[in-house]
Amino acid sequence: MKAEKISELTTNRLSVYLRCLDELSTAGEKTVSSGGLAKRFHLNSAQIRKDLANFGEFGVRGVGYDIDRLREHLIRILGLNKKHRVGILGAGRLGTALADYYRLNQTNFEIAGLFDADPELIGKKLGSIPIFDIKDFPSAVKRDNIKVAVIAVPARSAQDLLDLAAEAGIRAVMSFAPIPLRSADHIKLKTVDLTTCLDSLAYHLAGYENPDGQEVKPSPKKRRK
Amino acid sequence: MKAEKISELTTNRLSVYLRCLDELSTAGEKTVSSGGLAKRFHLNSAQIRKDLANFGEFGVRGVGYDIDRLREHLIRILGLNKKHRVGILGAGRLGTALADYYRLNQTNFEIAGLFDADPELIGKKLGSIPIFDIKDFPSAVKRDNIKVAVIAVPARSAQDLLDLAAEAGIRAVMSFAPIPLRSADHIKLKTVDLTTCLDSLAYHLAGYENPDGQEVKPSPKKRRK
DNA sequence: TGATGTGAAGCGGTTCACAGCC
DNA sequence: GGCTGTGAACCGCTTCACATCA
Repeated sequence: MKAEKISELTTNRLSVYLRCLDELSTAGEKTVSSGGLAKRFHLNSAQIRKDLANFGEFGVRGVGYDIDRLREHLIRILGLNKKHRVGILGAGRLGTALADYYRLNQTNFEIAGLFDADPELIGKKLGSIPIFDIKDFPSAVKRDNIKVAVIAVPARSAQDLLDLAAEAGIRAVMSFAPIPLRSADHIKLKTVDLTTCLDSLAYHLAGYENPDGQEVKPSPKKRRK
Repeated sequence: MKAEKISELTTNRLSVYLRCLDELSTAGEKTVSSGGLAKRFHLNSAQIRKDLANFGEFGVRGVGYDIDRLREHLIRILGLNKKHRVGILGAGRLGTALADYYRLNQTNFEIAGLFDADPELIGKKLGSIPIFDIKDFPSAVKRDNIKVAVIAVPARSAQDLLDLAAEAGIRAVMSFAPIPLRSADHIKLKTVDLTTCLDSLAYHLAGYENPDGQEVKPSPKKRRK
C-alpha cells in the first residue's frame, strides 16, 4: 500500500511521462535523463525526478532512466497493466461522444455500456456498445465488473447518479457535469467542466474593465487609521 | 485593463459561481450570502468573497449579494456578454463530438466550423457546421472573426496546429491533445487530457504496491553521516 | 446582528541547489 | 563529468479570523 499521499497533480504527470516515454521508445531511444525529458516535452526536470522518486529509485546517476524499464514501472504504478471496465452514465450527445472517443483511443479501458433513462435509447446500440437502462447500472457493475463510472448527464441529475454509482460500489468517477458534486472520501472523483474551460478562455479574451472605468481594485476608500 | 493577475483557478470558479447563481435565480431567489452559496454548492465562503473582491465590491454587508446584479457582473467579467466564434481543428471522433456538444449546450460560443486535412471530410457538413480544409483556417479566422481554437487532433500534429493558430492571430486555445504544448505568453492555452483523466483514476483503483513488496519509500540506505 | 472584505497564517506544490553516486 | 535524489527555499493558493459596515 501507499506510504504517503500522492497528489493528483503527480499522478496526472505520471500519465504524461508515460506517453512521452512511449514516444521516445517508438523513436528507438534507450535511455533518457530527466533533463532530456524536460527539454523535449516542456517539463521541469526536478519535478520529474521528484515525482518518480515517490515510488522508488528508478534512475542511474550519471546516466538517466532506462526508458523501457521506466515505462514498465509507470504502467504498474498507474495500474495500467490490467484492463478497467467503464460504464458511461448518460447516452446523450456527450456520453456517446466519449464512448466513441474512448472506444478507439484507449487500450486499457473498455466501455462496458452506456446507461440512460430515456426509453427511446434503452436497448439500442452505439456500434458494439449496448445502451442499458440506468436502473440496471448497479447490477451491471457486478455482472460486468465495472470499476469506473463516467457521468455525462445534465447538471440536475449528476449528483443522484454519483450517489447511485457510489452505492453500486464504484470508487472511481469522472464527471463532465458542470456543477460541483459531493462524494464520500473513499471515492475518487474527477471533474472535467467543458463549460468552465471555454468561459475561462472568454475571460482572457475579454480584458475585463470595470463599468465605472476605474481601476479594478479601486481606492479602498479607507485610509489606514 | 486588469490591475493584477487573476489566476486561472479564480476564473474557473467564477464560471462555476455564475452557473450556481443561474440556478438560484431560476429558483426565484433574490439575494444570497457567500456562506449560503458555499453550503449549497460545496464551496468555501472565504474563497468566494476573495474571488469576487478581485473585481469590485459587489456585496452588501449584513445582507449578501443581489443575485441578478452579481450575475450581470460575472457575465461581464467573463466576457460572456458577447458571442465568441470558435473553430475546431480536427474533424475526427473527438472534434465532431465537441462540435455536437457545444452546438447545443453553449449559448455564448458559436462553432464557426470544423477544420481537417482529410480530403474525404473537407466540404462535408456536420449538421449545419461546415468542414473546411485546415489550410484555410487562417483565412477563416479573419473572415469569420474566429477568436477561439479547439485542438482535437492526435498528439503528433497538435503543436503544428497550435503554431498555425497562433500565426493566424488566435489568442485563446483549448487543447485536447494528450501532450504538453508550448505557446507564446500572450496566448491562453488550456489543456484537457482525457487520457490522463482515466489514467489517474486507474491509479486510485490500483493501490500501487512495489514489486519488491517493500515500502514505497524504502530504507534510504544511507544513514545521516 | 449578520455578512462582507481582507490581512495574516497555513498549506501544498514547485523550483533551487547540491550532496551523493555512477 | 553527468545525472539522480532530496532537503530547503520559494511561491501561490486557500483558509482563518476579524475589523468594518449596513
